[in-house]
Amino acid sequence: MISNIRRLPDGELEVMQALWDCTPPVFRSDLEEILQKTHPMAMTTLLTMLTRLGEKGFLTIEKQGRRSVYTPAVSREDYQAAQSRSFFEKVCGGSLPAFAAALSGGGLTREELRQLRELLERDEL
Amino acid sequence: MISNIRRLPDGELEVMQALWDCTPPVFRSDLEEILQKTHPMAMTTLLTMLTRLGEKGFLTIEKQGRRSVYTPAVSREDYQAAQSRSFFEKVCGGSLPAFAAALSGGGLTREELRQLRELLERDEL
DNA sequence: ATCACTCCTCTACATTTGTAGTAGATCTGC
DNA sequence: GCAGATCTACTACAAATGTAGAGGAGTGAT
Repeated sequence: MISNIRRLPDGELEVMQALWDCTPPVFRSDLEEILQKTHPMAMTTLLTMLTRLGEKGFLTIEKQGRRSVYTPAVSREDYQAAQSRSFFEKVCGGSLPAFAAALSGGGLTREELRQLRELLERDEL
Repeated sequence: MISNIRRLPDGELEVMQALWDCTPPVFRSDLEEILQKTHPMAMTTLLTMLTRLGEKGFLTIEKQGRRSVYTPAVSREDYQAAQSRSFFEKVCGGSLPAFAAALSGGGLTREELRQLRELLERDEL
């Protein structure tokens, strides 16, 4: 059930994004490299976040020798779907007109809107 | 600039939603009544949130006699637009295909998707 | 065996958030 | 003008979050 996926705080989400971007098996160093560009942090900070993500069930941690291998336990697609639902409900109050207005009224550019419409047509046919 | 609007924690957002739902002038009792249904909390909890929202610039507090009048300083529309942008960027990594997939892949129901497409067509013509 | 290096676990601490009690100020009915 | 009701400001505290240091344990070179 995607509805059971809780919202991650910003920092942890960035770590998950990095994890989702990697090809398994993923080691700490892989994540560190990706995060260097988007959100630099001390190595121990990264490790703290990984531990917390493990406790929350977003990833699994397995030892391979002295190193740990981090594997997503929630897919990026499921997370995005769950969070878009929750955004729709909590921020837009479950109102589609409000959601549409948020997107066309500043959330997306004119060009992005055009592309979104196109993508939605395609997906839904 | 809608881009400068920071994300509110869930509790404070619920209070703002109640505030946006009211017709001015809005007193604490008006908010209390609305929140009773969605998110009951002690009166002092509500006051704490209102104070914090004031500090964050989301509303203004004026004394009218011994009572306070609360007025939104950020419109619901601006907040929704800003947060939808930020959702698009932080959760979907700025990828429209990802965003569209999140919506069609579980974020919205089939029927909601149909309506959203319709609304977007209309808005954008 | 030992030194240097690497990797992770534990601990720590400030800030933010959710929640609410206490107390002081102000009406209001009598 | 006093008692009770009402309203807000101040204070408090636990949990979550962002950030990172200290230290122990494994590994490789000498």
